Amino acid sequence: PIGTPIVQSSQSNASHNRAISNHEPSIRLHDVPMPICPAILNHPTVEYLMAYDLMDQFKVQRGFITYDFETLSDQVMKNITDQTTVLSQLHKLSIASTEVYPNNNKSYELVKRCYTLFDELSDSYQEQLENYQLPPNSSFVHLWLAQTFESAEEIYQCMKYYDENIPFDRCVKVLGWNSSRFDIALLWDALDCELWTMGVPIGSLNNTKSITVTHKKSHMKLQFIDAENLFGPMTLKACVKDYGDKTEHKDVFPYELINSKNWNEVLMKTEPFEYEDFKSQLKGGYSITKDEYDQYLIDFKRFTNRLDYLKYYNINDTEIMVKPLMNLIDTFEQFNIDVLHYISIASCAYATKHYSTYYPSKFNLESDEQSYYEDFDINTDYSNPNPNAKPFELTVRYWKSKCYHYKQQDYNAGRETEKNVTTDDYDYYKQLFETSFRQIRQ
DNA sequence: CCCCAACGAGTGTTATAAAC
DNA sequence: GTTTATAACACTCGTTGGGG
Repeated sequence: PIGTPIVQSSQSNASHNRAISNHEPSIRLHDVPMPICPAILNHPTVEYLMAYDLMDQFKVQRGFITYDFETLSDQVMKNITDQTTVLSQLHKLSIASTEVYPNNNKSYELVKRCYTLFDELSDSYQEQLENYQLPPNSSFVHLWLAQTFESAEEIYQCMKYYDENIPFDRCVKVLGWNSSRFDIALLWDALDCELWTMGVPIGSLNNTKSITVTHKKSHMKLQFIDAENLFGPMTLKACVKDYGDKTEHKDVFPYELINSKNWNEVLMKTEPFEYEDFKSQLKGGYSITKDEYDQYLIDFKRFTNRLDYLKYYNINDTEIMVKPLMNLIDTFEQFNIDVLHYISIASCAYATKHYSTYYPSKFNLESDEQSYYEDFDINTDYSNPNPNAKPFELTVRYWKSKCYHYKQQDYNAGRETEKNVTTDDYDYYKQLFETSFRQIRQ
């Protein structure tokens, strides 16, 4: 068929529209199937480069920021009976990030930062806030965000194209591990303030994977996404082991020892944590292994106190994410897939599927290329109209049946049917189809 | 331990063809 | 004119697993 008309709602306001709207309604029918190419049309840079036949200039995003929170937990309620559960309340203790600045070759430079509750106690704290033009009651998370916006600007400058005409979004990705579940909640209250504003979370309610924060002055955007969605469900430890460098490892930290009463005292101590401190109720009351503790004692010798170790631990958690992400970006780059443009490995796979039809030769590296379809050529005419296609005709029978069913559906759903289209509207719709046809055929 | 998003089985809705 | 069958989704809700 030439095209199938779709009347989305049975509560059509056809007669209503005719009376007051200046807009002339029409039905659009296509006699050539519309191509589906989301991998191109959803990526402005790729769309531009492809339209001008410049795909050889394409480069994927290699600059990004990783971040992580550490918290202190207050036990609000203890185990009183076997029916009563322990509830703990988590507060922000520190936030760390690793900024990745890409070079023109495949190398990159890292800048690591860590802000903690201790910063808010320091004498120069108000001065620091003023440097970023933050209001006096801002938290250390605001301070981190302000600095991150400045860093993002530099990362953007490292990544954008030399040719200013090539569109490139002023947006830098900020990745956390399983952040869509937990870290975002801690970040939430800092995402909207005088200096920047939070956008609507992307997707529907059961698909909130990304939040964009825009700086009001510089219009720089930070897009917070969850790195776990790019690797599939696994622990950070497993991800680093499978995708990263063998030499990197996740360290240990006694979360449950620190609470809002004792943090200042406990973290200022200069001796290492005791073995018993690592016992965790969450992990079934078990502590870390003896080997892990020995490794911790060796690591600790490099630090003057426990706070310094906390900063190191927090930063390390973000730094170990960089290598796996780089490896993933490299893997997809050979197929022209820009991993950081997407928010999940599923959407990368979807884009890969479409690219494999545009550029089959890229996906059959080891095979005899001649036996495959040719790559997409922007100058070729791919339209393929079918002269034998049967045109759609709006018959009285078809229209009657449709009206009847709309009524049935509304009745079953307990809806009002007064404004529904009726059999009497046949002539109007018949006319609408005729005029629409003429427009298309010219 | 609790929280929350993803997942997946089950169920509901809509459009249409064809039989009655 | 009415009923039945079917495909393609959309929605619901309990389970699962990682976060601290």
